[in-house]
Amino acid sequence: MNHDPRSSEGLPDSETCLETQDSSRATVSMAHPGTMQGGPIRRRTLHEDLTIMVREMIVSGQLLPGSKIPEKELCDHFGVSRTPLREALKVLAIDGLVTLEANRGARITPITRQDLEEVFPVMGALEALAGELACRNINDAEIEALQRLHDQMVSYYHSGSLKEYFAINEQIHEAILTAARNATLTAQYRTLAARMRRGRYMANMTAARWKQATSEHEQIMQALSERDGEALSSILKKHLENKMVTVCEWIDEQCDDKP
Amino acid sequence: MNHDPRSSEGLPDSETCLETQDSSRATVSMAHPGTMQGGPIRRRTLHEDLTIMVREMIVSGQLLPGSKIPEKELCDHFGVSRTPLREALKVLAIDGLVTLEANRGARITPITRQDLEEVFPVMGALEALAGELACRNINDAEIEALQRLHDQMVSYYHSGSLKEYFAINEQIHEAILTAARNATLTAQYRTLAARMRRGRYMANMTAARWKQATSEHEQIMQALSERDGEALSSILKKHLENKMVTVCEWIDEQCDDKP
DNA sequence: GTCACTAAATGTGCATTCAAAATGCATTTG
DNA sequence: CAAATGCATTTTGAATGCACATTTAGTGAC
Repeated sequence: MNHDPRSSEGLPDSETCLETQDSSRATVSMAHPGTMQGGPIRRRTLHEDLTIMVREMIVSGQLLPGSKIPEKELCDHFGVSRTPLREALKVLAIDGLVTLEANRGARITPITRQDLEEVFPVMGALEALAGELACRNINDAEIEALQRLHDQMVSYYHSGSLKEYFAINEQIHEAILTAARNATLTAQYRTLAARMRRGRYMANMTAARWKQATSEHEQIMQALSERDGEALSSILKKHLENKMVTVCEWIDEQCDDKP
Repeated sequence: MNHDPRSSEGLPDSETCLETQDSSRATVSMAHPGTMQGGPIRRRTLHEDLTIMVREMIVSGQLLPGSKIPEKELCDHFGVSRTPLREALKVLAIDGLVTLEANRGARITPITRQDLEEVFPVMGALEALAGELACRNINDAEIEALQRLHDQMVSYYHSGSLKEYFAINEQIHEAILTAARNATLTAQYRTLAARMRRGRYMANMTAARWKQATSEHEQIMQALSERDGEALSSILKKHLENKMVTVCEWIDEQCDDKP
């Protein structure tokens, strides 16, 4: 047993219930046969749910990078057997969120400086492409919605609401991806973004950097409304590069904290 | 049961052996303690082997796009139980090579035109980045090796050896990725490349297109040796765009064949 | 002959069980 | 007393078994 107080051995014992699956399994009784919406019902399997929940636990920081994940503990926590959990861990391993070692179990993939320096350029390339495609495909309604999000984000900036700012920030980048109309691109970007989101680097953003980021977002909106793909590409890329600096400083602090 | 003769029901019964894992499990008896090579033994698990083998079966075309994969059949073929196979299928589903439907099993993801139009831009962005990074990080020895590969490829072009040409072609693109020194980028690119490699579009390449591709490769080598990242980026991107045209024509033919 | 409905057969999802490897601990030995 | 060895416990990898969902075959009514 690991006695390091930093380790996350001993899971948060919130009874994160899986009961939700039952509702999604409910049979649909249709009011108006022939007029139904949404196509075939998407049934969820246990390992899919588990993948989502464990991913959320990792991304939200409930499971700390570097900590071991004993299968039994997670199984008890969720009240499921090992089979679906193991399937979920395989999936998360592909996403790069957990690392599997044969016969030695799984651990949450630690975030290293090298990781950041590898992932950010790739995200930059993907987001640049997203910007280019978005300019080609976005419609006026979407731009309006985006503008509203942007305005709200700016107001959060002025009121100093960091957390809310970040929430909207993510929505904006998601909306740009949606406008790019490329599911493959979206999936790839999301995977990498999840790996990075685990860093709780928000607190690390200086006032100057925050101001700069907000200004960059102003330019992003400008380029979008003008449908200037090239401009948007380069702004997004630069925006991400600046973000990387913040995250790198954060990770360096983390390393200093535990010598 | 599917009676379509195109479907791959009934697997190729080559006893694709799994025995290889045994050799890697061998204990090391060292002749000179302290001078031993190779570090810790990398043990492989069954589901890892299965992932690799099934992926190869899909990419190589032994399992046709769109065909169903009954778990039992594959289990019998490999002589394993369902558990590790199912884990492997989950992994391949993330890679986009198979599609899983709850309670309905797995099928090989079909390649659609929309797929191509989605994936190629993403690959283009990734390869452009790879080119940029490669120019920054490649060393002289690697350039030399690459030049040798290139020369051999050109000779295959002149002798009309299409298959050999393509083999070297892949090696060249792999070498560029290696020179980029970015494992994340390499992994992402490989995943998408595997999805596309399933198309047996080689035969579809016209003489004109082949000539053009070879000329593009000439420019690639030029840009690399001059370490001109920007130039290499744009050539690689264009190279891939041209390739996409060939593949699109191939896929359209495929669609015409089965009305 | 077609459609609706039911029952059997097939195939999948998950829990359980068995086997093998790794970890921790006590004992032994130099 | 320290290091190494052997044993017991824990944990993981893979196989088996069972329940349920889906598909298919079959029956009968219109």
